[in-house]
Amino acid sequence: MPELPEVETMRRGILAIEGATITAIEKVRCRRKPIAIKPNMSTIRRRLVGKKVQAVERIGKRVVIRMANDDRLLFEPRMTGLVLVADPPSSEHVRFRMEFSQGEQEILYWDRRGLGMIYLLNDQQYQERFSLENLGPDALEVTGPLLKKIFGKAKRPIKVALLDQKKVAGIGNLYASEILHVAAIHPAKRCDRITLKQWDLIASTTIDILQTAIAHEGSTLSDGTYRNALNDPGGYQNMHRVYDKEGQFCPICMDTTITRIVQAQRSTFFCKSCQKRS
DNA sequence: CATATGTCCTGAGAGC
DNA sequence: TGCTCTCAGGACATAT
Repeated sequence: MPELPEVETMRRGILAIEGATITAIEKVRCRRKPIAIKPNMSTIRRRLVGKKVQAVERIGKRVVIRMANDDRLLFEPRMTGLVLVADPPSSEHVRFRMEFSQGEQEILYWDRRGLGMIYLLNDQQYQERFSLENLGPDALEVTGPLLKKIFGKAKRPIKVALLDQKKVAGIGNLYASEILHVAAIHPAKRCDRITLKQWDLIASTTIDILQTAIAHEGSTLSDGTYRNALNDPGGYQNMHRVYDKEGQFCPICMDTTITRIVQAQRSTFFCKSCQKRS
């Protein structure tokens, strides 16, 4: 579930490693099927151990540790991955560890379901993999005209389109529903029937919701999986308006209950009164 | 090119 | 109580 706000929170939680030198890297053996780590560990160690961390960045839903030579180590949490500075939710699912020179620091990668990935790319591989044709502009940078240019001719429903990382990077299933509810757009509305004025509203709502969610350190759902780098839960789940709230009254109109539909095999939540099809 | 669908994986919760 | 089954949705490969 980690989307842009959760991954950004992970990034901010490990900023202290900027400037630190990597002293050890370890793939942690656990009973589960091992997660994908590429290339092999000896290559990763050879290229990273003894080197200094230039910056900790984010690209879409990935945490990026960038070195001085622009080698980048990426953490891709997918469903249940966490980047932690200490205290994992359980020792059982720790998959990867890194140690640093500054003040005995350590980073853990924890992943209950193990769908996440860790990989090292050189600058050329990184630029190619995340070129604009492979990953859209960051969701915090969108504008109405930009969204209209990206999606304006698509026949797909807006909710499904917003999840396409090639178009816009960072929005996932939870925030897509939240954004469209605040923007008062029906999730099944075709992109090519959305006006520029509505694209403006979707853009400003996207930025507002994602920034607020970051300020609250993301959303920890009822399964409790997502945590910040200190293993503390986020707070934005308390501000959700529609996600996972089927049957509860809409907080805007206070009159209609939230409806759940399935689009592209994913749940969508919305209010039939506040989000008209027209 | 755009869009749709199946796959990976674990554990919580439903239903019997 | 304990078993089996379904479902959650990240990214991507493959199909249409």
